[in-house]
Amino acid sequence: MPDVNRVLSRRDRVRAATQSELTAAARELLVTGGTEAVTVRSIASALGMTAPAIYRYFDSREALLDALIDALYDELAAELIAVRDAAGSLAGRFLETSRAFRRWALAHRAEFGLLFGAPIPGVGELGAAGEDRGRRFGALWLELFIELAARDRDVVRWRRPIPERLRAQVTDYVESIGGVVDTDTALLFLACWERLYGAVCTEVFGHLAFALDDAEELFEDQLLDVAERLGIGPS
Amino acid sequence: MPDVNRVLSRRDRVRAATQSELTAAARELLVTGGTEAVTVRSIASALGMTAPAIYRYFDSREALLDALIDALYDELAAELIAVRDAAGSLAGRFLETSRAFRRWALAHRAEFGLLFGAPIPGVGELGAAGEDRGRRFGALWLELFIELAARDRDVVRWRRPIPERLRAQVTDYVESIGGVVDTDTALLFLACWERLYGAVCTEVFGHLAFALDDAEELFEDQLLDVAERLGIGPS
DNA sequence: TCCGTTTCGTTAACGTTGTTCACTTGCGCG
DNA sequence: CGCGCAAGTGAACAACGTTAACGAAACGGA
Repeated sequence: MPDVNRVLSRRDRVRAATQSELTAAARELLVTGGTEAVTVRSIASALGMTAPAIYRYFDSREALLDALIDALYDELAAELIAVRDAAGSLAGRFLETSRAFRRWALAHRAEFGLLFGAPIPGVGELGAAGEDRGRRFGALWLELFIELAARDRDVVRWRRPIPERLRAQVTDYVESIGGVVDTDTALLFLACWERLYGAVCTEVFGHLAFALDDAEELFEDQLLDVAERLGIGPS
Repeated sequence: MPDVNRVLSRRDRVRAATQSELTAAARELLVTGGTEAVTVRSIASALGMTAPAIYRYFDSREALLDALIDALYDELAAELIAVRDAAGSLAGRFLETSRAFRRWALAHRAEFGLLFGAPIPGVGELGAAGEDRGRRFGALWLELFIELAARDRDVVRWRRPIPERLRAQVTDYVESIGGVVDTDTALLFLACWERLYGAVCTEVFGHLAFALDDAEELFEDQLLDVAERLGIGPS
């Protein structure tokens, strides 16, 4: 007899299934109608049930959106990891992962807004949970930088003196993730992440739309800048 | 007799005053309680009146928020222009304006989220009005780049070949603002704006919080990078 | 100065939102 | 098999944005 999932009873399994169907319905509503279209009643009726039933699965609307955020993080992370591990060279892994990040953001603007936009108070709270998400998502990139640093230590050398306070903060961060990386590499990662996320954010939120319909080439230029800084030649 | 403001009747003046009192009240609520705290009823009662009265001044809650966005843009622009024009050298004007942008964003996180965050459907609509806002705000920076380019034409030379499509888009943009600048300078402005806005966005929205409590030095590093690119030595 | 019009603000109400409560149904575990 | 608990329902509540009908005050022209 298939004794897999013994730890989860049948009830628990259908419950978990319903939960993810609910977040999926919420996502669909988010994509088609924006944030305000994702109402508890709409979500419920998408599964053919009434609003109060939702509260058997989530404590509140916010908790449901929080679960959606988690699922989206997982989806995005899985996609990036797949792209990263599919590319051949180390340079290709970095470039393709970065491009995949932008591509996902543009293909899923609404979801990106939920994950990375202005924090809605109560939802996606940038408190403990949010920081943990950031840490896990950062780890995905961090591995690339560890590889890059291992290949060429010169890459992590800073052009300018590093302010004492900045170094201290980065050291604390490194410690918080178990010291799997040295401070210099972590700093390099943070600076590059800031650039890449920033570029994607600017474009997705439409703050280049006053000038450009499609900022792909501009992103590509920024990316090549970063790559150069990382000792990666043009792919 | 003081015949100033003849074009605006007394009624029109107190009406305009009430309108800005309403947006100010909305802002106060936004700052203290987040987006969802800014309800029509709360705004009204802050001025000692009831909710429906609001509709004598704005077509909807969204229209009120839109007016608030405009006021905030004006405030931010005024502050940046003041800083820009106070600094002595051209280099100082660029650096201080950039720093002032970050400072304003951090000091007014909620407002920044409204202006530059994920576009809320219906509010701040990144349509025609949004693009116009972007254009006006961009003009503020653009003047700096015109000065920079006038001082040293080498600065606007691109390190990589500029893709045809990108050049075409930038040319269109230049045309849309009356051709007050050449394509190369506009491109340089857009790339730098993307970096600076991106860095501020990353920090304000808390997407470095998993690692850094204060990203000031990281921003400063990015800023000095950009400055170097612009032929500006360290200030 | 007085009158008609316009504006401002109110109260009442409607539909919708998130959420709670009391209740029924029926599946799944012991 | 039968009991228990989880799942789902309908009614209800407060608060939301918004509209309608109405009264009062203020303005502009004769």
